[in-house]
Amino acid sequence: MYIELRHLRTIRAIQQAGGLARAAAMMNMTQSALSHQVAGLEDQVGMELFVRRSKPMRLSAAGIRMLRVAERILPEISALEEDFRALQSGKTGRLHIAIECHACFDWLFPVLELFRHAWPEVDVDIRAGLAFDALPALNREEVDLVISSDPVPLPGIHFNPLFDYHPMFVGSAQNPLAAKAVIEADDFRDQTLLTYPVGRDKLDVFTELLTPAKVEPRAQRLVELTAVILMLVGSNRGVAVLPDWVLRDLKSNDDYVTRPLGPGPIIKRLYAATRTEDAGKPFMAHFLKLGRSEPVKLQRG
Amino acid sequence: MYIELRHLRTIRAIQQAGGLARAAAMMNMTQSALSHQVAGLEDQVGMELFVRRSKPMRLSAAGIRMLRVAERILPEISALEEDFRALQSGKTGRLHIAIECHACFDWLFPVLELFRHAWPEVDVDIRAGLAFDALPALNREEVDLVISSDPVPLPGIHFNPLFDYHPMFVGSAQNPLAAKAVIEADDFRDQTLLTYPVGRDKLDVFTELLTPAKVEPRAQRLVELTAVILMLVGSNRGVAVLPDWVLRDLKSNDDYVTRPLGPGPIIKRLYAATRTEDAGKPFMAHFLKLGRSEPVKLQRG
DNA sequence: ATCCGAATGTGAGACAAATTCATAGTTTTC
DNA sequence: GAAAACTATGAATTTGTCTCACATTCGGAT
Repeated sequence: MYIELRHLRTIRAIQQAGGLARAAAMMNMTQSALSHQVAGLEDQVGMELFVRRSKPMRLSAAGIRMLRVAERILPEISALEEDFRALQSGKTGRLHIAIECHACFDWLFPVLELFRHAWPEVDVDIRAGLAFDALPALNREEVDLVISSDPVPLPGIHFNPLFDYHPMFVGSAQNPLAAKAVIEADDFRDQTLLTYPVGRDKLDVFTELLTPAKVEPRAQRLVELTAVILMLVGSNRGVAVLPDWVLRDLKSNDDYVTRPLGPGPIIKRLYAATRTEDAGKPFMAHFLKLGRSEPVKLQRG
Repeated sequence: MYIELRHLRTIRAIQQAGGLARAAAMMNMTQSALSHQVAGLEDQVGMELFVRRSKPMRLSAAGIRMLRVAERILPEISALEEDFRALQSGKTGRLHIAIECHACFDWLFPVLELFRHAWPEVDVDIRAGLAFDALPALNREEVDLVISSDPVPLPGIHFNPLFDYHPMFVGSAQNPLAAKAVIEADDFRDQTLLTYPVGRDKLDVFTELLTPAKVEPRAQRLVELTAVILMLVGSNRGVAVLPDWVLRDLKSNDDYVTRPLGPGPIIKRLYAATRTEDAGKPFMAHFLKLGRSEPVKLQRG
């Protein structure tokens, strides 16, 4: 037996209008159409939903049961339709972000705070993109934005530049390297290198410095959290290479030294990858604008 | 935009089956039909509900929202359909009872206790039929059974006899009438008569005794509750006429006297009025059987 | 009682919507 | 790279829903 929403709408209308003829007018149909529909429905469920003894047709006990369901369900459908209208007009949407760069939490959280305030209806979420390949997930619409520093040309994907940063060396003030003004690849040969637990192709220190120079550090230790990396560096258990915005607070801390990498200056650019179709959405444009301006303020302190 | 349950079922099936082709098989339709349906639905709501980039078609963000609604709503519809099936098979139903006779609570509650135990699925309710005309309400399906002692031939209504009872006089042992073996109409001339607050045509003492004899009591006082009537009788503030089953406990109480009415014995019969169509329902038949047998046990003590 | 009017029911045909069939165009997999 | 799996499309067909015109029923008034 196939109950449809049409039937629930009819039941409710007849109840509200207090009769079939009035309900028909309310629904922009002929009275006859409703009569047919009700007859069909009663045939389906196998019992009378209305009492016809008294003239303005009234709900029977079974009809009242169905009315209860209608009154619970129909508002949900209306809400859904309202959601769709809002989605169409671009007031709302989904912004699930995957980050390949772990240190990005530092600037991303302040940006998201601002964003959520401006677009309270948008469904925001973050997934640390360590365990999976983020860009295919973008295509599959599992996520809507990927923070990455490696733009690759892909159909349907657009890489929006956000801001430039410098990968910086950070070590303990006790470390012999503190004496050097610029840190080069060879300097890592007898150091323990602290990195996030991701592939070397996602780590600036390897892609920009060690891999081209074919240098291997004495040891590499994988650490999940930025705060833990800094703690270990502070107690001289290793050194690390982190984006400048993470290290801005350490400049005034005597326990740490931060140094540029060399020989030449290394500049990297961060991108927000989105589906091309999403680029026009107003909330997406706003997020990208925030992602360009806010982190720069952080870098300057 | 007209979302229908069919669409919700489709969304859920595609999600469960993990693809359009499998979902089509699950719903006993061709894959083509589902493809058309999804296309139509997406046209209606004005956006893509599925992502087709990767081959087994997956839900998009908007589609997931719709799926949530489907998962909340479809079980409700199933439950409703299940209800209807139960109603059809007669395992369940509604038994809303109107009582014109106020004292009937005394035997009705024990009967209902037994009934509810046997038919837990039936929706039982009682409405004291004081404020409204019960029999028309029966026709309008506002109630399903009326307890009455006045059968009137009505089309579509059947009066099922329950049991006989004697309206009995009850007074204080202090009352002069206690000396009489049988109480007659004239005896009420200098008594305060306690009755329920209903019309005289619904009160046995009037219909069977006082009205035919054209006797008016000294005073009539309206009291809602049987217990209060008995209390007032006990303190000799008035006398009353009540069905015998109410008075069974008082026979051994020295404060009260109960006497038959005269001159001849007065016997009344209680009926349960139902719609003719309902008479065949199994739970109704069972209730009537209980209504015939149980009160008799009470009358005998 | 009988008639009138409002409300609901009925049947045939018009129309719209959903489904199927046949086939083409994808992507994934081996 | 071919086969397999999956989805899309267009035309024909079936199914279902609506309208129109008219019959029927009920309740109240004369």
